[in-house]
Order: sequence, then structure tokens, then C-alpha cells
Amino acid sequence: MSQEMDKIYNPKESEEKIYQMWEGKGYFTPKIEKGKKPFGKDQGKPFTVLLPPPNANDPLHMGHALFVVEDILCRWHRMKSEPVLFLPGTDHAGIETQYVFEKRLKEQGKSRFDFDRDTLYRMINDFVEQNRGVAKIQMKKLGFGLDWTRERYTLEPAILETVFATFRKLHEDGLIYRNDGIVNYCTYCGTAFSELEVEHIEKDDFLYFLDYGAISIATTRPETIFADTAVAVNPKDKRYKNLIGKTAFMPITNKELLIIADDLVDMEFGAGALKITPAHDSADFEIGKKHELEPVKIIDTNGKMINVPEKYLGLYAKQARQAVLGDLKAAGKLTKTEPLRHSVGICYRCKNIIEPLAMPQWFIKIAPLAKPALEAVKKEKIKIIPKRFEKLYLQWMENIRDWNISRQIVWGPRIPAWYCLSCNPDIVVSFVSEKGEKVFGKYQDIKKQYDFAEIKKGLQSLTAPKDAVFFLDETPCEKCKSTDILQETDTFDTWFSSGQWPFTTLLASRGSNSKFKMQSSKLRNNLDYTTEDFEYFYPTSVLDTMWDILFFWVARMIMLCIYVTGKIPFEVAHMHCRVVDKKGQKMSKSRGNVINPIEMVDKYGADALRMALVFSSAPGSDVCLGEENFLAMRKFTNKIWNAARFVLSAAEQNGNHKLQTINYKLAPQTEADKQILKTLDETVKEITKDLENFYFHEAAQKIYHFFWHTFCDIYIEQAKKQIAEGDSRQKENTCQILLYVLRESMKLLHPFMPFITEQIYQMLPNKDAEALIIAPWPRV
RNA sequence: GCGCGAUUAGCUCAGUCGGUUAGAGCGUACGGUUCACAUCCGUAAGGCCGCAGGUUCGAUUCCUGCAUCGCGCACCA
Repeated sequence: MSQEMDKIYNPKESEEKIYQMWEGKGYFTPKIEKGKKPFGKDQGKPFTVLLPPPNANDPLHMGHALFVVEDILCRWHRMKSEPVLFLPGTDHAGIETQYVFEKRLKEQGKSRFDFDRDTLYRMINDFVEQNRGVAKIQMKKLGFGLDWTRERYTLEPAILETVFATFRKLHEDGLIYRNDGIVNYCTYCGTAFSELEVEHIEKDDFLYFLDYGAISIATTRPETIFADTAVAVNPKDKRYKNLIGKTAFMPITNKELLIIADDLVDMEFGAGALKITPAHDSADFEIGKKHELEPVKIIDTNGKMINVPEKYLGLYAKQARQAVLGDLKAAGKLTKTEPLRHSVGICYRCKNIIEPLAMPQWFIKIAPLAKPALEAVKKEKIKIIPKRFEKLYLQWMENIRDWNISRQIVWGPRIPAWYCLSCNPDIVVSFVSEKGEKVFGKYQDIKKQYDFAEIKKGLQSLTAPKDAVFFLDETPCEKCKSTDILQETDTFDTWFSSGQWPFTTLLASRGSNSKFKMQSSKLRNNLDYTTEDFEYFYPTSVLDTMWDILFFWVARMIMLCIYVTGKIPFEVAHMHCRVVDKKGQKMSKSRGNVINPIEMVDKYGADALRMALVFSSAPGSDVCLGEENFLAMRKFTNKIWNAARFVLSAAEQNGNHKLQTINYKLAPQTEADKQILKTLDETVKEITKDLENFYFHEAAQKIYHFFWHTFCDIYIEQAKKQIAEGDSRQKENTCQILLYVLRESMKLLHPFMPFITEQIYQMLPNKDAEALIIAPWPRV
């Protein structure tokens, strides 16, 4: 045996073969024994983990490699002979993917507006399909023990059916509404966002004081004066008390504006008087609503000026600001300019400034969903680790706001709502005509020129008024029987579907209705919520992810899963650390400090990569990684390999033929014998406890230290003497202890470094299972 | 503005009920081995555990304040 072992461990040669062996033998696919209750006596409760689905269009980055935490848990539980399901999948990642794709379009000198939505959707789909397999191969390379027979994708019909059914249920429960408020719109990404996708940054700007006739106001956005519908002061403000109800005049246009009073106005700030621009500011919108002011829109979804004096028409808001300022100055209406540092909202994706726009969006009334989700964590039905994230979660949940789930992009499941054009003639459509022109306008204005079929075929988007009547089925209009109906063009926020991942995946095993099509179809009314997988594996055991998506994903999952299934989605939410570079900086392409996990696997082996990741990473913090970390762990793999090489050759030379039994009774003879067995027992105890407590880094460090310094440096050195100097009984006994400690060490190490440990285990004469992956976890 | 973290060796980080001599990886210096180990082993240097108070027999650990950095939340035009 030892003659076959090279002096150095070569991961490349063994890793792929071993993975194929595991997968081929079905170790990743748990057995559900029919007739036995999952919690029954004969079978332990299954251990279930869902892999947070990576973006389907993207290769893995170092962050994904940290899912090794889940693999460690799964492998450990599998060795404790529990049925284990570790379920893989990928996410269509709506805005992220479309953003990447649009960049490619731009490189070709094109934009999304050159295509009708069906064509664009197909193009993105093709792009994603080309890349979708990459992540799968990579996850196998990392050694993740995933059940590939249950692989899922957020856009597969069996998943979408359930997602749409949830939407229908929400609607039936009165929890879906279309708003008429201000939404966070990114004119660069071309879509509205929920408040979570808005980041706030401090920005140095100017506060401009403008002469409004009877009163002077202060604003940072002079270009929006044309959208003013009033001027507001605080009712308690003595300076302006006598002006309330009087008239102010908008500079440049001289439009009359009523001076109103509202508590929201801060007397201390600026001039203590505020111009009210309901269509382009959320606070103004609220004030406007109270005072029944009709919003005037002057910025469109491209960020360009509309409904303004001709000279500003079509300018971007930023350009318009300079132009308007110049004219205000010339007219003597700009009385003062002060520097101002304030916070502005920017798009988390493209970092451009968010434009608050008044436009209808689909919202979920979230309070009824948040309440049980809050309780679940408060009552510790769900534990969030580390604990401090629990505080964050509770804080956010207690102040949660309704969730905008509609996005004006094509890449994603289209919201299953249909409008009758005859009943909603005010619907605005934009489409590409058969001649290839881009047409935009109210349906009632353009229907004479273009017939319905042409509009439907070239449709890019539609904007329905807030109160538009819609149906949840693609059927002729219930009212007027018209067949001129169009589906909503908004798509779901990606998190709306990934927020349902724990049950959509487990329900998907029922298959899907063959008539079901992805983009437009009826919802199935009576979905089967009783699949074997769902009954057996739900709720799942542990969810592990990075803390940056605690609200985006974890919180939404808890809410949606409890709402739909009545049960919590997982018992533990574990937040793993963030991978940063050697200097503590976030890894990003633009910084050029990205370490590709697959390159590291090729260079140092998957085991070294995995061990390096968990070795120095406390949960919820940052782990700084440089190549030296992987190098250090490759040295460790080599150490393991050579220790095994020594033990096996020593055993062989000292009566291997006698060592075939696994039941050899260990009889420690020397002090060293006693010590190593005692320390092994202690290590087993500690590591088991660490794993129970999610102290992965502690466990990793302990097994590292035990193997290298206690076993190799001390015991093996001692064993050499015992073999050289002892009698035949001691020789044999020493070899037995060496083999035993090696075997148990391989077990302890296996969750962390699965490949090399399995490889060595297969060579052992004292195996106690056909493969290490299913060998019994050491007990004390 | 409110809240949450962090501050420990030259660097990057651990340190789970308060308890003897505060640890690891990498780096540095010296010695050894080359018949398990593209290496490995041994030894060493290096720490006011951010600062100031408090509780305690005893504080890196618990409490208060401060400083610096990071993050989350927040409609100040």
C-alpha cells in the first residue's frame, strides 16, 4: 500500500474521482422510508439545508466558497447517520442578471429599448443558459455534498407555479395593493426598487434660497420648481403666520402658489419655508396629499424633464439644474447659496442617485406577515447566530415598511395580472411596431393606428393607472368579454421568489402542469402542498448565508414561509463571515483584488481552500484571505498525507496481516499510548461540542492542532521508538494505536477536508464503513 | 440623529461561565533533521489586550464614559 503513495499529496488526481464515487453511490441523496414518520423512532429527524442559490449567470466567487459551512454541517450530520438533504439550486437574479446583460448590449452599441420584451427575455435566457452549468461544476469541485437529483432553478415551471399561487393567496387575503405614492426609481437601471435597495451616502451640495415673491424658500433641487404646487411653512412660525393662505409666485413662470401650513416643516432649517413638489419628493407627497394638491410630474423615467418651459424640455435633471440656476440668477431670484452636506439615496446596483417618482407599483402589506415572523425569533423558534444579528432583525422587523415587489425589468417572472384594454383605455403602452419604430402613448390614442396584435407582439412595457382593473387569469375580460387583454409587464422582485425557496423547492418534486408556460398562463388553483419531500424535510434545519442579505432574503423568507406554510422555514439562521482581502478590503473586480476560488482549488486543492476559509473566521465578521492562507493549508494536507504514509507503511512492515480486524482491543502500554488516546477523546468531545455550537473555526483549529502537534510531532515520534525498541507485542500494539488514531482523525477532519480524508480512509486496513462519508462519527 | 460592532504580537485574526504562563497562521532570528513530510522538528524574540474610571480577592473578559474605525437604520427641503 505505502509503495503506491507519492511523497506529496496530489489533490487533482483524487478529488474528481472521489466526488464521482460519492455521487455515484448516492450518498448525497437521502432515503425517505415510506410509512415511517420522519420524527418516528426508527429514523432520526432529517437534517435539511438549502444551498442559498447562486446567480445562474455568474461563476462562483470566494463568498460562495463559504457555503463550506453548510457542507461541514451536512457531512457531520450524515456521519451521525441522520438522513441529510443538502439541496442545490440557482437563482435567475432578476436585476443583477439584466444589468450584466445590458452592459453587454451597450458594448454592442445597443440598449434594451431596441427590443420588444419577448425577444429581450429570450436573449437573456439564452445568455443565462450558457452559463448555468458553470456554477454546478464549480460546486462539485469545492466538494459540496449536494443532492443533484433535487437541483432546482427559480425559473422552472414547478417553482413558478408555487410562487404565483402565493401571489394569488396574498391577493385573496387583501395583502396586495397598487400604490399611488412616491417610489424609489433608478433612471439608469430603469426600474423602481424597494427601500432596501436604496443606499444612502453623504453628499456635498448647495442649498439655494429662492425668491418666491411674498416669501423666500430654500431648496437643493431648483430644477423641480416647475413641479411646485404650493409653498409650506410651519403653522407655529411667527415670521410667516400672516402669510398663510396668501399667494407666492414661482420664479421664471410666475405661476401662483398657495402658501399653506404644515407641521412637517422645520422652522430651523433653511428659510423655514418649503416648496411643495408632490411628484418628486416623498415628504412633499405626503404634505400634498393632506392638502389635496395634484402632483405635477416634470421628470420622466429616463430622468429627463417634461412638462416644463421649452428651453428645459428633454434635459436631464442634472443639466436642467444648471440651466434653471442660471436663469434664476439672471432674473435676480437666487438670493443666497449655502453649501450643504446632506444624505441622498443612491441605487445599490449602479450607484446613481435615486429619483423619487410618483408612479404606481405593486406592494405587499407587510405588517400581517411581519408579526408572526417577529414572534418566531422573539420566542426563539428561530435562532439567529451570532446573536447580535437577532437585534438587527428585530429592529428592522419592528419598523418594517410595505414591500414594493414590482420591477420594471423583463428578466424575471412577470406579475400574473391581466388588464383589459377596453376597460382601461388610459393604460400607457410602449412597443416596437412592425416597421421597427418605437411607439409610446395611451392605448386609446394609438389604437386607431395600430391594432392590438401588433401592440401585443412588440410590447415593451405598459403602465396602468393606479386604479386599473385587473384579473389574475388570462381570460377574456369578465366585464366586457373583450379579448384585448395584456399581462402586467412588471416582474417580481427577485427576493419575492427566492423568499419562498424553502417550500417552493421541496414542493417542486410534484412536477408541474404540462400546460403551464413560463411567461403567461393561468395559475393553477389547487396546488398540492403535500409532497413527500415537503412533508419530510420541511421545516429545514439550518440556513447559512452572509449577513448582508439578512433583510433582503432571510427576513423575507421567514415572513413568506410562515405565511404560506404556517411553519417556520428553518430552525437556525447562521450568518457566516465576509471574505475580504489581505488588507481588509472588500473583494471586487474594480479593485482587482478578487481571489477566484476555483483557481485556488486548482493550485492548492479543495481541502486546503475549505480549511483556510473556516480556520480563521468567526461567524458574522470578516475573514482576511491571501494566498499564504491557502498555502499554509496545503502544507497541512501534505502533512496529513505523509502521516498516513508513515502509519500505513509502519503497519505493513509490522504484521499488517494481523491488522485486518477492526475489533482489535487497544491496550495502551506506554505513557505515550495513554496520552494520545486520552487527548483524542478530549478532542472528539471538544470538536463535537464546537460543531453543535457553530464554532467552526474553533473546531478546525483544534483538529489541526491535535493532528499536527499532538499526533504527528509527539506520538508518531514516540511510536518510532516503540516500534524500533519494543517487543513484537508492543510493535503491533503501537501500530494498532497509530491506525486507530489516524482513522478517528480522518473522521474528525472529514467535514472540513473531505477529499484527502476519504482518500486515506479508503487505504486503511481498519475501515469501519465502506466510505468515510458515511462512517460513524467518533464517540466518547 | 438613533442603534450595532470592532480596537489583542511586525501583519491578519482567534480567545465560547471573570481565574495560573493571553493563542494561531504568516513573517523574523538561531539551531537541528534530510530513511513519513517540494520539507519537517526544536528554541527564541515580539503584547500597558485602544484610553480613563468603576465592580471584584482577581478584569483582555462585566459596567460607565471617551477616542478612532466600520456597519445598519432614519422623509430634514
